[in-house]
Amino acid sequence: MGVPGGGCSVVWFRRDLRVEDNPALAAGMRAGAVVAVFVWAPEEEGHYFPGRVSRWWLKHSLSHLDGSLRSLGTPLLTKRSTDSVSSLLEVIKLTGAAQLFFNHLYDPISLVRDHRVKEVLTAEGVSVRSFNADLLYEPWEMLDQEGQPFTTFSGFWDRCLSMPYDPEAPLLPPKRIFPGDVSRCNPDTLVFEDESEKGSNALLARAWSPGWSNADKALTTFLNGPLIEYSKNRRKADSATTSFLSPHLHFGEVSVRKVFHLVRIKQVLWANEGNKAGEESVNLFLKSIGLREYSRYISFNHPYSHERPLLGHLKYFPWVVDEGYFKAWRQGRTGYPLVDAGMRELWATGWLHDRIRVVVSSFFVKVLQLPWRWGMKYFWDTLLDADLESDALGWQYISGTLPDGREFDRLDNPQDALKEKIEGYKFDPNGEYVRRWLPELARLPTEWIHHPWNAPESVLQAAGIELGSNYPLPIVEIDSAKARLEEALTQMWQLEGASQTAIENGMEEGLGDSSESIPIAFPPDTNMEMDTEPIRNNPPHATIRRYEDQMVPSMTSSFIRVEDEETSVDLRSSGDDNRAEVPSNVNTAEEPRREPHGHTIFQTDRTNDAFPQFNFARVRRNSEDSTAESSSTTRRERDGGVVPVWSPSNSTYSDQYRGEDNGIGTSSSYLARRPQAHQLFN
DNA sequence: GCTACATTCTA
DNA sequence: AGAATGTAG
Repeated sequence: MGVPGGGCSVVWFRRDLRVEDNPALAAGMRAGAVVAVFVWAPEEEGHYFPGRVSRWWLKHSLSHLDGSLRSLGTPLLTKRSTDSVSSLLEVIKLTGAAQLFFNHLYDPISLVRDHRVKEVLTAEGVSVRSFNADLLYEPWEMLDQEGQPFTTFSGFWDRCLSMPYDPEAPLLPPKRIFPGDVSRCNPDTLVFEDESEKGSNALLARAWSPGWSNADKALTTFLNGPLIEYSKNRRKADSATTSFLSPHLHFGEVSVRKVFHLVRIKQVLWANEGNKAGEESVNLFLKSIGLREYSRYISFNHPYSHERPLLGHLKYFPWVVDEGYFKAWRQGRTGYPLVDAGMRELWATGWLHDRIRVVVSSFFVKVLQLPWRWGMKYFWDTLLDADLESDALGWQYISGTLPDGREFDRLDNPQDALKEKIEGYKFDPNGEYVRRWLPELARLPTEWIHHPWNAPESVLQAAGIELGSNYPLPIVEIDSAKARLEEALTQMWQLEGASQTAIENGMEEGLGDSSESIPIAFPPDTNMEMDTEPIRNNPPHATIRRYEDQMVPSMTSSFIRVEDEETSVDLRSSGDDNRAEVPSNVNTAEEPRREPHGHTIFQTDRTNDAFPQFNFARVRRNSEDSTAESSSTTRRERDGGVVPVWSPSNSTYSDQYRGEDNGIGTSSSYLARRPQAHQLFN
């Protein structure tokens, strides 16, 4: 029902690269002619410039979208920019548009940027409206009985599933779009990969097909196939039984509401058939969708959750700042087969099964005790479905820095693999996964495949393995990791207590936000250097620790900064910036397997410092400040354009950091056991 | 049917 | 670690 000649509006595409169930696009069409725009301004992301594979995906997704839009009547106008706001303004001026529509994003940078978009454009007389296209429910709709945000996933998710109103039903794709006049706009050609990356990226197309209609196909395939056995198969590290939707979801190629809706239909169907396993599968799958929702929720309520633990005491954990460990982990040379296989797969394919993500990340945090943000950043750089909010949630969960995450002092990883029943044998009982990604261990019998260090010399010899040269000995022994972890925890509590005391004694700023502790730098460049010398076992050097508070760059309210303000540990081995070579010693040739993907927990994020403070109380509905149609809104005002209000004056990053650490209150038994450790903030 | 022990899962 | 669920006897 678009009216040519009516107003022209700009629809700003971001991570909502689809034409179906796209509220901003639908609103633009309702308003008349549409100018569809995508602005590529990666500098605004600061540290989180998208990684190679992620950019590869984006490139294809955009061209797919452009094709769809063209066939509907209008092209996708692309702009290269370092400042989204001014680019939008320019497009609006050149097209004579009177309105701007876009869909919400919830990462910290977008929250600030989008708020500014509204401010600036509204001041210019442009009517701006934004919509929910990414979530079942907006974060500000989800509050507990007391009207407070939830602090645990289960509380949150239970509520999502029992809301008095359903998530909006998906919108149908448009039949035709009336094009706005873009003749005065100069589209920019966007460059997403450099020459050196093309080769590595070529492999990706074999396994993945970006683009909204492909996302839709993936969804259908999953619904009609693997979903029903999702529960049963979820442990298998190697099988293609996940939905493979995560990258599609990250870029908004498919609407979660549609996913939710269709999955529920299946659920009802199976419930009627009494298919218990099917129902269970649906619940599990939905839960993973819920985690994604929750990651946005957390990000919205705690915009610094990608860089600071939600549980404040972790600030005092003495992380091991060891480049050697970090590198060994990246290269898949830790000496723990399952971990190494995972890291090789990640590098080679940009994807990992969720279970393996858990294995490699908890190894990273608990055994290596490296700062979790480093791991998160590496995931950001290498994962096809890298997603700031999800990855932050995943790493915080693993790190034990969430009220309902795994407890920090629990070390439950590969070692147990030793005692059978361990991760290794649990996720990869026959060692197939390890053999695929660690060809050097391929000939080792299953009995030893997950713990070659225990294998008799004769067996190793027969398998052609020489530990320490062929394949590394464990970089850290589990036992020493355990001891080290305990020591570190003791230290952490001591420091915590000391700072607590300092505060009580009036030394307000007793804690060392930036004072006494040296912030841990952002991870050094994380390039794969497969050809370097074999990792030595048990590095001789003493362990260096730094107290957390991995401060990262800051984003001023005005925007993105790009410089680092963290003291860099400076260990770079910069010259070798060979981002992505697929490790040559990996069995990539294998069967044309599909790389999986799943919903995962993980993803990454960025940093900032002057942190925006979102004030729930101030949230208001857009209907008040913008266009018509507010009145026509139905009950939940679907597109209601509710927008978070950011009030810079409210508080600054450091204020809140000091004051209350922002985190989520502590409530876990973990903390209960350490009474001296804080009480909730709030 | 019930207790005692074992296994599984936890966002 | 602790809850929950499952199994053997």
